[in-house]
Amino acid sequence: MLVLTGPTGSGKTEWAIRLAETAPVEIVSVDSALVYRGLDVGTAKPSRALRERIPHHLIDICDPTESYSAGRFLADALARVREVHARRRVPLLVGGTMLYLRALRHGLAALPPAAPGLRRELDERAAARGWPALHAELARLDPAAAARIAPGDSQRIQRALEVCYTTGRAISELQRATVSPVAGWPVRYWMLCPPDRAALHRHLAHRLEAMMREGFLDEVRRLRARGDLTARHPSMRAVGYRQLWAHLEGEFGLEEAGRRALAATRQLAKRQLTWMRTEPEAERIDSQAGPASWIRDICHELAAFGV
RNA sequence: GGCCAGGUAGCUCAGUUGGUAGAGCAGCGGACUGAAAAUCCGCGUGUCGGUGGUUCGAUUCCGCCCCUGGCCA
Repeated sequence: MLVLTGPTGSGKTEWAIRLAETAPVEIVSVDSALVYRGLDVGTAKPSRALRERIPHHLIDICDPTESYSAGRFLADALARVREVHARRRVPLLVGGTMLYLRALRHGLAALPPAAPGLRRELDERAAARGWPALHAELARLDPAAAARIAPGDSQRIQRALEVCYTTGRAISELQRATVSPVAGWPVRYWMLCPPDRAALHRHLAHRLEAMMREGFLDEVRRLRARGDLTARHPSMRAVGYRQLWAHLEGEFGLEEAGRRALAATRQLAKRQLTWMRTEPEAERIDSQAGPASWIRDICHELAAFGV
């Protein structure tokens, strides 16, 4: 298994395609936004034409009204990886959704999936009494989890309580039994690192401008016109979509939406970089170097992966 | 040219009855187990336009100058 990650805008897709053109690899996307059909321009999704030439897995696999998850990703990714192996090819996992990558490499605990009705109920209680009150309740049911979760961290409080209610057990206890699904596999793990934060920021600004020229706003308009999507759907909380949606709701002008979308993109890249620093075993590559020598090295080593 | 209102953090602004200043956003660092492009936690980064004066002490009061916006010419 080959893994290539990096912050948004670091060139992962381009590098992966270059490798797929010369080596018997198949690309498996590790990206929580590319899974949604109809989110194309704003996610910098590889074009349909390109994907016909070079197959990508786990792109356009769900409707934007659905709620994809780390759990679904792990199951989907492992299935795709097995299929690629069966074709005597090497899976190349490419993407920047770091939680998904961690789930794949280190596993997820056997926890129940989301319970939408229960989440709605918890949302209502939080609206009435505030998340700190629910955090206090969590402290009684699962002190270890409460100690690790901030009183304002709505999502984690909700998830921890959800697991308590549906299983009768503490999430902190269940999480201790986490095993890697790829233990013992040969894995090469690369990170594309932009050498200069300011240059990355400039690149992200240019990329957003290009997206706007390519019809990003019309794309969001179309999604909104469907009538079955709301600002609360995970797909519409993606960077850029959220800000353009709010603009279309009249919350602020287009220029302000662009500023906010760009800031959200920079913040995403920053969080990805923070996550990357916690993975010392990955091999870091200068993203400005160009993929030629990287590709040459991999081609020499593919025998180790059974090809 | 005259009058008025401003000039304080990267941006928008608050404030100091004279004791060198603080919010939001941006930025930076961190956390992260089925919403993760999500959700949170932490950090103020400053010739208070310039210059002279009054004062023990001026970002604050006074004079002059510079800049911006508005009104009048």
